[in-house]
Amino acid sequence: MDLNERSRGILKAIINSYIATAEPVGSRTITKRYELGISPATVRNIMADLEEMGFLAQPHTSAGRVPTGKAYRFYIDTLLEVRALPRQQEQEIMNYPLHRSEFGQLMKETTRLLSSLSHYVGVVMAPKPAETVYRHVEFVPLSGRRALAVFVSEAGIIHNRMLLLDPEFTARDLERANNFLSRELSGKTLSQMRERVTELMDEDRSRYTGLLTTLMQSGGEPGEHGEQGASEGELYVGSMSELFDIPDFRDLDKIKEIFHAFEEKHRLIQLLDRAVEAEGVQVFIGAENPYFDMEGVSLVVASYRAEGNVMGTLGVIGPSRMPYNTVIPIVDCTAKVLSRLMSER
Amino acid sequence: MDLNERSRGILKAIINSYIATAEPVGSRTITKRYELGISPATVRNIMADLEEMGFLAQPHTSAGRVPTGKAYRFYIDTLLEVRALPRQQEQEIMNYPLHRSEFGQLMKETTRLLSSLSHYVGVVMAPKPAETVYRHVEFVPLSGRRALAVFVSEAGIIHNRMLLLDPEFTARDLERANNFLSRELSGKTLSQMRERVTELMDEDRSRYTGLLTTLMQSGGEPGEHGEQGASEGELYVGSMSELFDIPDFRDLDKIKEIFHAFEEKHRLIQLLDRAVEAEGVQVFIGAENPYFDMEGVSLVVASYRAEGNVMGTLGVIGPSRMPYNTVIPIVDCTAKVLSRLMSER
DNA sequence: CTTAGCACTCACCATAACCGAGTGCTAATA
DNA sequence: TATTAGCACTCGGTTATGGTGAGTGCTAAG
Repeated sequence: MDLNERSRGILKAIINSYIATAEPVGSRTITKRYELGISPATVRNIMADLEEMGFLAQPHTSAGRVPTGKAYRFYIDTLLEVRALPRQQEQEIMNYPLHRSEFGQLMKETTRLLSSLSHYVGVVMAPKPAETVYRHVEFVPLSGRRALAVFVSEAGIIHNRMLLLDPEFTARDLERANNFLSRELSGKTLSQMRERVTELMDEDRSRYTGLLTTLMQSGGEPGEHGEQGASEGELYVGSMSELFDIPDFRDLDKIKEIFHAFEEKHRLIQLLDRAVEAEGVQVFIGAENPYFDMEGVSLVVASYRAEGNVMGTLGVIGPSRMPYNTVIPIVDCTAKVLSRLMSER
Repeated sequence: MDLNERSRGILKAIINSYIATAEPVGSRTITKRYELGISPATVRNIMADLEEMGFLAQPHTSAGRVPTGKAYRFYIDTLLEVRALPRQQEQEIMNYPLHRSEFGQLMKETTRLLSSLSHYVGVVMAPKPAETVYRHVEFVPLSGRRALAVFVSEAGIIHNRMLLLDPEFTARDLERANNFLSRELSGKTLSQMRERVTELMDEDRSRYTGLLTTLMQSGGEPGEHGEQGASEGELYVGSMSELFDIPDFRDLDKIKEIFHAFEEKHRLIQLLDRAVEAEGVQVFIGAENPYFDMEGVSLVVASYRAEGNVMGTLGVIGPSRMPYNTVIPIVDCTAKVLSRLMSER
């Protein structure tokens, strides 16, 4: 992007001002609030250029300018100086009571932490069942032909799967098979388990075929079987009511649009998936991505890991007009805290 | 309530009209749309009486009248004729794909069913862990001092509880204890288990004390440990975005208020609890109850059972101005379907 | 290239006028 | 005595009008 020093300074000032006030920015305001040693008229000329280049837009002819998505992108990529998280807020994150004991609960608490810090909507995507390593696999015979498969991951994620057994395969058989299968399947991800299961079936057609086919058929996969399909993780969404206090979303139709988007979780999940491998914090702005294209809505996302392996992603959703220099470190720090928590034994 | 025939007819007409149009009802409208053989002036006199008695209110002097909460209460208790559910809708409920396989999923699907039928917000309260009978209890030793308690109810509700064992109590011990404890504890509700556990501890101080105390301490209870406390069931809420299309809630502040109320789930849970033992469908209107007192918001609630035992409640939340004669049978029928599903083996 | 000056635009706000649905009251009527 | 017709009155909603001010684009001078 060929912007000279001065234009960049002005663009930066405009965005900062707009982020702070939510008001369209005029040329006078710029010269007054930011000491640039330049007259309003000059600023106007440059603003006209910036508008031509697609960085600014006018709500109407006689209003000030407003940054476009393109401007935010440029701002984040080259203009933004991310401040370190103030000591006090860092403490707040560290001391937030995140309990490991129950996994779903941990996810919920994390969304709440994100929401309360950023005042936007916190989201956390749980690890995908298909890609988490399960340390323990256990089969519990129930009454009749029913049995329960229990999967427990290193990090304490528990998944259950109800199985309907072959009539010829009794509860007693299951109990015997249990040890063997636990040994064979534990320490593997779901995909790896599938592979191993087909191997086993090839090796020994007779013994466990009955059980194993059931296991494969019934999805064989733990996790919520929602419309999103079992291969995706579950999405936890924080306090949506934060949205009501954001001036950008004062409009009922806008809020409605956002809520609808939240109810179609799979699109949001796809977007969060794209941040899964990236290092550090990523920002998605408004309409620039096909998965969650809503004018004026941005996502700040980071992945969390357990012992180096990516588990899932978390972040906040808010207006594009967002104080990125504070929100980014918040998301970053929260991801680190969650990572540490997941890595602890 | 001493209302003569004619006054009741007029009140009924007013409420019906208001439910249908969401507009304040004037005296002329009544005489035109409902053949009561009476002049507007007479209607006005009666309306004045009804207002004095607290059944009607005027938004402002020169507007028509609007029913109060008291009017809706009277309407539901004595005026309403609930129609049978039309064949077609009944089929829709019956054929809705409710899967028993995964319990949480079943709850979610049920909220969705309620929402899509009523166009209001469907809610389903899951059985309280403390009061469900668990058919199977199983302890799964994990690595280190950790172990998992798995509870499975008759209806297929699965709950997990992570335990931290006494160091002196090994995984091997647990395996041995497993059979014994499963036998002792299965077929009981949580409360009953607690009793039995204390009994066991009295009988035999040495053997399982280590495990049992951990079990009791860690809450010993399955279920989500949210702010609502473990003794309450979990609440599933359907598609909230239905709220945006309800004219009564066109106002941003009103919607905000409702969303806040939803985020404080425990109050809603307390209210739903009150309907747990009642037979049939119950209606809670606006501010008439202390747990969820929101002007203009009503709940239609019924309980669902498995083999005669109450499991939980479900219903819809919408404006007090609600076509009760269609919503009530919808809730009723859904509760019956869910009950049947839970009773099937 | 920058800047002062100036005419122009347009959302926003307040005021005023009008309309109409609806009311309460009174007096006539059955 | 209960009902009804008639009428003046109320008041929210809509539309028209004009003023205000922040902001712009353009032009010409520095």
